[in-house]
Amino acid sequence: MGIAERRERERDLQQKRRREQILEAAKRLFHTKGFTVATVEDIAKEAELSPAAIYLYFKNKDDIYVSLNLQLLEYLSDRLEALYLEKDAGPDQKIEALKALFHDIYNFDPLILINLFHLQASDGLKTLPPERLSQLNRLAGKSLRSLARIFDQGKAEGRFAPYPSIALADIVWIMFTGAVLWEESKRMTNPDKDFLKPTLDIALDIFRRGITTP
Amino acid sequence: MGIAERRERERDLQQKRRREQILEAAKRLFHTKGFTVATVEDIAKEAELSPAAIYLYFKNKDDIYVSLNLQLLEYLSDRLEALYLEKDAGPDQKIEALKALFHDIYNFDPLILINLFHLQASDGLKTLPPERLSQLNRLAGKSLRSLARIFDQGKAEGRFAPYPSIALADIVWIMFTGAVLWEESKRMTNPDKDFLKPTLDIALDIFRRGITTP
Amino acid sequence: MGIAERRERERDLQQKRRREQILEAAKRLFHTKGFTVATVEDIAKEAELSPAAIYLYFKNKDDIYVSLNLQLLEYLSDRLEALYLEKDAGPDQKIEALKALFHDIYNFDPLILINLFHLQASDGLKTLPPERLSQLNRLAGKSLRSLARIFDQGKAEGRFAPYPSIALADIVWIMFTGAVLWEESKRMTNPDKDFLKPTLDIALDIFRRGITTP
Amino acid sequence: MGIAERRERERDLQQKRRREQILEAAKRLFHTKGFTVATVEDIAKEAELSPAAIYLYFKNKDDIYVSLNLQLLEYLSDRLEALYLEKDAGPDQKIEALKALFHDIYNFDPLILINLFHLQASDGLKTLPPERLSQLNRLAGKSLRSLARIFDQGKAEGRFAPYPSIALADIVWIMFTGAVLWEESKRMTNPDKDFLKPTLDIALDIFRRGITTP
DNA sequence: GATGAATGAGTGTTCATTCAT
DNA sequence: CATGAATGAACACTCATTCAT
Repeated sequence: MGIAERRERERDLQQKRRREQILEAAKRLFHTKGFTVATVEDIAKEAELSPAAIYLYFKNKDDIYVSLNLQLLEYLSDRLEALYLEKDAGPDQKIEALKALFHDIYNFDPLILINLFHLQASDGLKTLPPERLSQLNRLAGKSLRSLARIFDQGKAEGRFAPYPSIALADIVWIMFTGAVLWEESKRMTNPDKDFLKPTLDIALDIFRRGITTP
Repeated sequence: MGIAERRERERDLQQKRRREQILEAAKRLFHTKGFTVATVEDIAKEAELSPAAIYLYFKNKDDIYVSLNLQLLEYLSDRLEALYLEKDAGPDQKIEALKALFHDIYNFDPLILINLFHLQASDGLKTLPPERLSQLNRLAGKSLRSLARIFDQGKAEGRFAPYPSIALADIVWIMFTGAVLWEESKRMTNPDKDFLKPTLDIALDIFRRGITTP
Repeated sequence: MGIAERRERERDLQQKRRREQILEAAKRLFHTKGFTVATVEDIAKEAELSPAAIYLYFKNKDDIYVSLNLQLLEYLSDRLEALYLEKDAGPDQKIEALKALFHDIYNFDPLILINLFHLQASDGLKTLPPERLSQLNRLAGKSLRSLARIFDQGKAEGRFAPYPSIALADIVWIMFTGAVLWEESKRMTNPDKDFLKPTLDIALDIFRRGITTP
Repeated sequence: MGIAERRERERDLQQKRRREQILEAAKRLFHTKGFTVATVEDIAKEAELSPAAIYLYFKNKDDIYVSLNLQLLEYLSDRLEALYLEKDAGPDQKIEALKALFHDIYNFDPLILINLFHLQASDGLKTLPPERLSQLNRLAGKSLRSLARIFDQGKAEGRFAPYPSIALADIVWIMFTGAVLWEESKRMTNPDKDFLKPTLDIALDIFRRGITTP
């Protein structure tokens, strides 16, 4: 059994590695070509596998896609929750910390946020197991909630003006995704420069000033 | 002669109407399905024409797409320029006016901004007459410049903090496109409500407060 | 009536001119692009008419095609018959005369011979009025017969070896069409030179020597 | 390893078989319908495959076409070179041998020679890898050169009149392609008979007599 | 577990042809 | 008589997906 067990574990590990490998390849391709244009064969080639093998690890092309998004959202909601729970920082500092956090997320997967939108717009979701959809919503909700609670903290301390916290969370989210969109379109012509960070930093500064009570 | 002329004019009008008709149909479909998923046949059906007829008015599927974008950008850049040139309003009031302006633009064509991005990412542009591309860039540039000048006015009057005007224009743009993105994804589940206006209004308020000198 | 009659005549003339105009345009286009690639719209544009107008003068795209071929064949068979009936020339001289004749035909319409073949190979003929088909065959037959009779003359005078005249006529025809084919393919790379005449002249010389009795 | 190797070899063989299968089907269809009229679906059906499968073995419809032509030209140029190098036959006998050779070629692929012309005329070549084009020209040139050398031999031995060898080679080529053209058009009405051989035999006889010195 | 081979269901686009005016 | 507008029917080609091995 020891042997069987170890083998099983190895197999599991191998499987996970393969999945990761495919996701990584898909991420790159969805990034450069977009979801519809990138073909399964492209992904397979990039992952050094046969197209058929992809279907051993994912039900669908859409499935790959959603898995990718879930990955990111998981990372994002974890980071935001941790930020919210952070004891040693005040609300202002936490907003300051968002700069770094968003930059990390962007580096983790630059285009996925935009893709995320696209997924919802397409009918791709209709062919997906419903559990994935709810998982998607759950994580997105969790992220926004963590964000909102940071504002609650600020308002409780009298540091922030009494805007609805949910709205503030939405706006932060909006600025982030908007900036990514904008960054990507700029990159078309200037592929080397990093426009995102300075711009987003300013935006968050202004935002902080804008919600801070005098 | 009068007759011939009138006929010619009528024909021109009819042609314009058809073009408009097709663009309208395409707008709806690109909106609901996205560019790649919406087929030319879909558009034709929506416009109550045969697929072949589409090609009497547009060279390409891409051509429809770009025409749609140019339409919007033209409208947008005109409105922004007018706002900048407006004599009877101070910079703060102009920023206030952006609320209504953006809402108008959104109603004019809700999803086109996102599509715009996608267009640049695809290789659709490679098959297009290069003049269209430059037209695209020209209009986008003009819009941002008008915006930036409003901030210049504000800074000249000592009302706005000395952030670089270009950066401010970018941030406004970012907030707007981000908000559209976010609105659209919300509409998936709540198709009736208008989330955009209140949220964008708050965002612009905060933004104005954030850049205003004490 | 005199007036009515004159008008009718004028109309007839006008019609013929239009037909000719269209045929001329079609000839040029079938020549440069080939039958399948040249579109009816191309022909219409070249003839300075609307596509629909073409159908007032011809039943079909195929109909244009066949009319073109009939034109040539008529010319060809007339010339060959005249040559056969020519009193003042001996058989050798008549074969010599073929050089000039073929060159004329080629100038009249360089590619039509090849097109002719293609027509037969396609199923274009099936949609045609059967009278045209028989007309086609009749003219082709007449041409070959005139040719054969020239050889009969030569054999009767003891100048030509006793090859079957029909076979000889076929061979002359073969050399001619083959040479046109070959010429055309050469023209692809050397569009200016006239390869046909010298080569066909040599071929006919050799042919004459080959069939002449010692 | 032996196993892997054998499998690889089998797979290669299978692939070659499929290619051959498709080429065979295409040959038949281009023959009966012509290149433009024969559809890829036709070819697929004839080859008992799906249209999509065709594209696993050929890049293009044009690619099929050119492959077919190259096949023939290769065969032809090899045979002609062998004939030229043949030690045990004099020039007259070699020309005699052309009869059989041409008949073989015709049986190998009756219509391809005509198609070859068409290929050059179309713009199909523009989408092809340029190496194929040069391969095409190389083989055609090689064939004609072998032919010309046979005449050089004959002239060196004083058996042939001093016509330019290149011209003679051209004429032989012309007679052959012309005869194929002619044969095909005859076959339309008499599909069973073989007109080509007797006529081409006579033509070559006359040709040989025509170039032989007295 | 992995893959090479195969395909069904589209997709954008073209074009000969028709018809109301 | 002439035409602008429209379309039905194809066609070459693609791609996500399956399955025997």
